[in-house]
Amino acid sequence: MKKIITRIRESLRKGELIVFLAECQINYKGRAESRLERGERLIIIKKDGTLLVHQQEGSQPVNYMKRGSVHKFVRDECCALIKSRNAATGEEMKIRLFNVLFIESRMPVDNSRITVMGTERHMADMIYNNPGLIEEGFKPLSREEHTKYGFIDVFGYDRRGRLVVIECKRDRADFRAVEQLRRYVGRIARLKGIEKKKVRGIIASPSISSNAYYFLEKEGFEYKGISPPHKSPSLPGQKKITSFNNSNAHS
Amino acid sequence: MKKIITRIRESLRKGELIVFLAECQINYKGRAESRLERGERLIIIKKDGTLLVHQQEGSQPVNYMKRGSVHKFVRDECCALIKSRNAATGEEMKIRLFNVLFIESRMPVDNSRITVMGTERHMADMIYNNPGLIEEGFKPLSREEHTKYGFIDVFGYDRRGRLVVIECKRDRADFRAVEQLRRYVGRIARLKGIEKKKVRGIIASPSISSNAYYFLEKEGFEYKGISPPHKSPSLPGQKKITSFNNSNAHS
DNA sequence: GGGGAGAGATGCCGC
DNA sequence: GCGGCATTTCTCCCC
Repeated sequence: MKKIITRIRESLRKGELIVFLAECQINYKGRAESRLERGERLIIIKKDGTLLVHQQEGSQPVNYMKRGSVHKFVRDECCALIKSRNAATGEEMKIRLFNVLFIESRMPVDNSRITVMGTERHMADMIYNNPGLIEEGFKPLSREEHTKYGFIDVFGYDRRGRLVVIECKRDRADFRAVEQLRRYVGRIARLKGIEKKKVRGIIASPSISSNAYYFLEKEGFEYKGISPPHKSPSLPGQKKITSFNNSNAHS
Repeated sequence: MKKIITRIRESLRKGELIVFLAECQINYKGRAESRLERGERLIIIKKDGTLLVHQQEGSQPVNYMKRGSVHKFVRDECCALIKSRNAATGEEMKIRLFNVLFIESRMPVDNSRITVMGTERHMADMIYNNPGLIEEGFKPLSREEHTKYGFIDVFGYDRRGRLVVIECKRDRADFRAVEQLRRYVGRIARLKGIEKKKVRGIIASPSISSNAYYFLEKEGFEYKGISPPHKSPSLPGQKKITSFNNSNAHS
């Protein structure tokens, strides 16, 4: 165990990626409080101070400390202790180590950053570049003007000169998307000094929940079935937007 | 490399936890699409089919496949390939392996589940058990009746017999919390056949954003500063609820 | 499977 | 730091 502590200390100093499987017991205190009894888990410490504890199942770590945390190794009467602290958030974690089943530490060489396609931003860009996707004669305003009004995805004028606010969702739109759209339409109407009713609101997404569609119609908004680029428009689980099988959920 | 593939296949068959550091190139296609160029990353495969790819920084995996995914090893002309598929979601991932720097596989023994204290649910329980935290004479309805009305955190009558709907937030409440409360109050008023104005709405949280407080007052709701159990009420970053330094954000 | 909502959500950007 | 918002959010629960 003493050898392992020395190794971890050395690796931390060098800023290496540390991975080990350990029988441990974990206490956390910060935004909430948690306790995890004795068991074997995978622990990862990254050079930026991130610490992750993974159990045998699930994509989420059971415990973690965010980037910027500092980890110290202390010797206890019974076992080794990892004390982690994040000064910025005031969070603390204590890992009591009973046994280490394996440990590896390395300095990975990796200069690449991931490229993701098909985000909501790409969808908005796509509509700006192909306004006809919304309807004939739709004229989006430039991005610069757009930013002035805040977080609105797409913003422009229709063929009859009416203001159009579009909220994009890369996935099935729910009622919160409609609420978001309602806020934006209200804000724009107020800024421009025109009636809310005269501003068109459009949800653009590959699909929409029945409840969201109910709200949308009630608000006088419109729906346009559009998928983000690089994503096929019809997905498993897509439902006809007009099927109301859960009318209880309304409002 | 052949030895490593054999080992991984064997470990997968046994349902072990597999951890390896590999120089790899990753493509993902599913809910979105992504590409990650060559570099060394930590890869974790769990017995439930979860696959995580971690770079040197950050708490989030750069790529991942959710539980229920199936992983197959194929030999390519240039290198080994991990093909992962999730039938339920239609997602696919391809990891091209150029080099494996280390690999470990084990079957961890772990029968413990984490206990978290200080959640929103605990906060609601605390209020049910100590109604005086809200105000003198507040009488919460029993949990059984509560569930009947849906997702409302706490629900009851005040000393004057008026209906009270309480939305708890374990953290600083934002304007969405107020919108949530507004929906609940509306639903309850409709179900009970009384005016919305006659139902009291209360946000209970350790703090509230200025914008949320603005909405709250506009709706005629109330705010009660309450922290979840096991969490100190005054946190770093707490702001006076009445400081409006960002009036632009309103609506 | 859809819908609603919490999470120790994280992460990004803007003010 | 606060605020707003997307995320391949994940996770849980209920219908």
